[in-house]
Amino acid sequence: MEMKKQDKPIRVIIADDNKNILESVQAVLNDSEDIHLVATFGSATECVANIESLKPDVVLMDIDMPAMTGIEAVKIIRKKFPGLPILMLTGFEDDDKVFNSICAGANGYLLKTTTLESLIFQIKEVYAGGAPMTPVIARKMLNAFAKMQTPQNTSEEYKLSKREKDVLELLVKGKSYKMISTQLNISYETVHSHIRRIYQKLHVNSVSEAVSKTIIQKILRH
Amino acid sequence: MEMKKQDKPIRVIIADDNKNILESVQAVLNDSEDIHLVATFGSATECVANIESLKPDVVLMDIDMPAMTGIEAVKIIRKKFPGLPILMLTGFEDDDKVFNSICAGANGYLLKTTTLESLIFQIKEVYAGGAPMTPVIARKMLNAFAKMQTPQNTSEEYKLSKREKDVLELLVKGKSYKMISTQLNISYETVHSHIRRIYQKLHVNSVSEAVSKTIIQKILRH
DNA sequence: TCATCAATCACCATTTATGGTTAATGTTAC
DNA sequence: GTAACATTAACCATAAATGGTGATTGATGA
Repeated sequence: MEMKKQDKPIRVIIADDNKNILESVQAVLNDSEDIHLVATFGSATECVANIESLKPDVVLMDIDMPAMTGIEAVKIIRKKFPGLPILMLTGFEDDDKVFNSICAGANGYLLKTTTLESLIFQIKEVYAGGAPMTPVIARKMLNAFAKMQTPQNTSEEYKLSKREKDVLELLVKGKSYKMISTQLNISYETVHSHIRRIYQKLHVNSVSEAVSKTIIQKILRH
Repeated sequence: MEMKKQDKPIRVIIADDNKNILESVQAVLNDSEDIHLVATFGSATECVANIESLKPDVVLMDIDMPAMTGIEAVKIIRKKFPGLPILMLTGFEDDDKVFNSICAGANGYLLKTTTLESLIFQIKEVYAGGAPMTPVIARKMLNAFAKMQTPQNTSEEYKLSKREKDVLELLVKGKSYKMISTQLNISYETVHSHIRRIYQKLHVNSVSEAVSKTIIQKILRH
């Protein structure tokens, strides 16, 4: 792929609580003609506070920071500047944080183990409207994406019996074993048995898992 | 990134109704030591019919083919071989087809304008568990993903503290007290304390009630 | 008719959750 | 600087849930 030279350097800011990271990034970006590191911040709070006056073209944001996390910062920035590209940085691949970042409005996701040379490339990529991410993270996203798009596993698909559906419905309403047994006029142990089988069929092992799985399925089915 | 040499060549098959594509890919892959092009097919039907006996490591699948489309083929292959990496190929970036491929279970998505040299790299990437895709396609996925998920913001009206929201979020995911304490790096008793206050604020007295109340709220305000 | 499954119930041991109380620390707001 | 609150943590007792095993009854279907 060819990368055309920038007319004006891309204005970049970075927030990271690790001083070493800030320094290395600074060193690398200073060598680049196309990219200008406008400012570095040791916290998300400072970064958010100064972003308006700095008017950067791209934001690099560490995902894990004390006080305000990078994810919260992204939410705030995204609200004020809907089009501003934000690249998340992290030291490891945490599924939840990746997804939360994405949902907060991040535009790309890089591991800190990424070579600093390729960082320049990635910044240009996200500035040009792309979404750079490591293939491993991309794969995780694909899986999650495919899972949520295909509402294959509704409570119908789990082949719960009628009685099991009755019990599950009451569980979702927050009832306890005892309340369910009273309401359905069966013994506590029968409720226990039903729930055991429900757990097997849903591949869960607690009420809360069963409840959230069930409700989420209903939502996804629309 | 370093790419270690394969012990045995990666067995690849390709389905594309364009003879020129087949020939160019064949030419390129024949030069590679690490990759062995086991077979080429002019239609998805043929490909699907022969996949079982060929036992490929990676499948390259054109997205647009007469009779059976690549997307349908992916669905069939994915059902039989859940772990088999499939790379989609197309001449243009069609949003719908990208998403449909992903939902069908494709593991990556490449434009045919991609240089043939990088194709080798991408095949190795998808074989290694990655999900190669162009940044532009990745961005489209991110946007769609963010739009449909949008978690968080569950409990504004109940005025939960930040930490309480953290705990509640994990409860909703079906985590136990113990798992939450591990994940948040706080003691079991602290989790206990947080949950006590959450219950007070939500006017509930069990995980399942809290979970369903939380999820229902999320649905209603959106 | 035999096998399968839904629905019912029971006993056991162990883990987990709930509710009450107390308290130290640190931050924020007035 | 004091009041209010967030966050952390502990102790205790009880209630509830979980997992394993086993068993009876009735319906359904190959």
